[in-house]
Amino acid sequence: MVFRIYKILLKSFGPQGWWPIRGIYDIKKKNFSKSEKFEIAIGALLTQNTSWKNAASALENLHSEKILSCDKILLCDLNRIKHLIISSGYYNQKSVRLKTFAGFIKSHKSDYNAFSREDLLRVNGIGKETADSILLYACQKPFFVVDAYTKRFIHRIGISCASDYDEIQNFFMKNLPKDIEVYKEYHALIVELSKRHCRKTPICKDCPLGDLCASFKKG
DNA sequence: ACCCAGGTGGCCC
DNA sequence: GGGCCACATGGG
Repeated sequence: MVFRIYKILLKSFGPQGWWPIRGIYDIKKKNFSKSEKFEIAIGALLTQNTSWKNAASALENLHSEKILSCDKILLCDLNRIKHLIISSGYYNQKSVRLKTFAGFIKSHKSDYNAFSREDLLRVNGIGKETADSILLYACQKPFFVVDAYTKRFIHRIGISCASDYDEIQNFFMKNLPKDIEVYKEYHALIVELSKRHCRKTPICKDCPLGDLCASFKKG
C-alpha cells in the first residue's frame, strides 16, 4: 500500500528532483561534490520552518558572496552572515547554527561518511528531520525523512496511526524498497501533495489518491 | 489581522 | 513521555 501510493504520486506529479539547490543540479545526479553536499546541508538548516523560497534566497546570497563553504562560514563575521540570511527568518539562531555546523563538518574533515545520525543529532540546531534530510540528500544514505506533512498524510489516509518520529520513519522504511531515490522522491511528493491538496480533508475531488483512499476505507 | 512555511531547543509538569 | 513557547521573515 505504501509503495503503491508512492507510485501514484510519482505518476501524478512527476519526479520532484529535490534537492534543487539554486536550480543548478540534474535530478539524476548522484555523486555530489563535498561543496555541493555542504550546500545541501546548509539548505536543510535554512529551510527549517521556513518556505524554501525564503531559504533559497538566503542560500543564493551566501553563494554570491562566495562564503558558501565550510571554511568561509567559519571565518565570516557573524553579523555579516545574519545580514545575508535575513530572508530565511530566525537569522540570529540560524547564523550561529551555520557556524556550528561548519565546525562539525570541519572536525570530520568534510567526510560525509565519517559521522552518524547520532553525531548529527548532537549538533545544536539539528533535530531528527534535519539530520535525516542531510543523511538522505547530502550523504546519500537511506534515512526516510518525516515532517509535519508526513504525519498528517498517514493519519488522513489511515495507513498508520504512528505519531512518534522514529515510529513513522520505521513504518515507511519497512514498507518500501531500500532505495534512496524512492526515499528522496517520496518525501518531496508528500510535500507537493500537501501543497496542492488535502489541507483540510483526507480526500478531495481532484486528489490523485482519491480513488485509492476510498477503496482502502471500504476494504 | 491573522495563518503558514521542507523545525529545534528549552522549559515545565 | 507530552504541551507550550520563542525564534523572524515573506506570502496568502
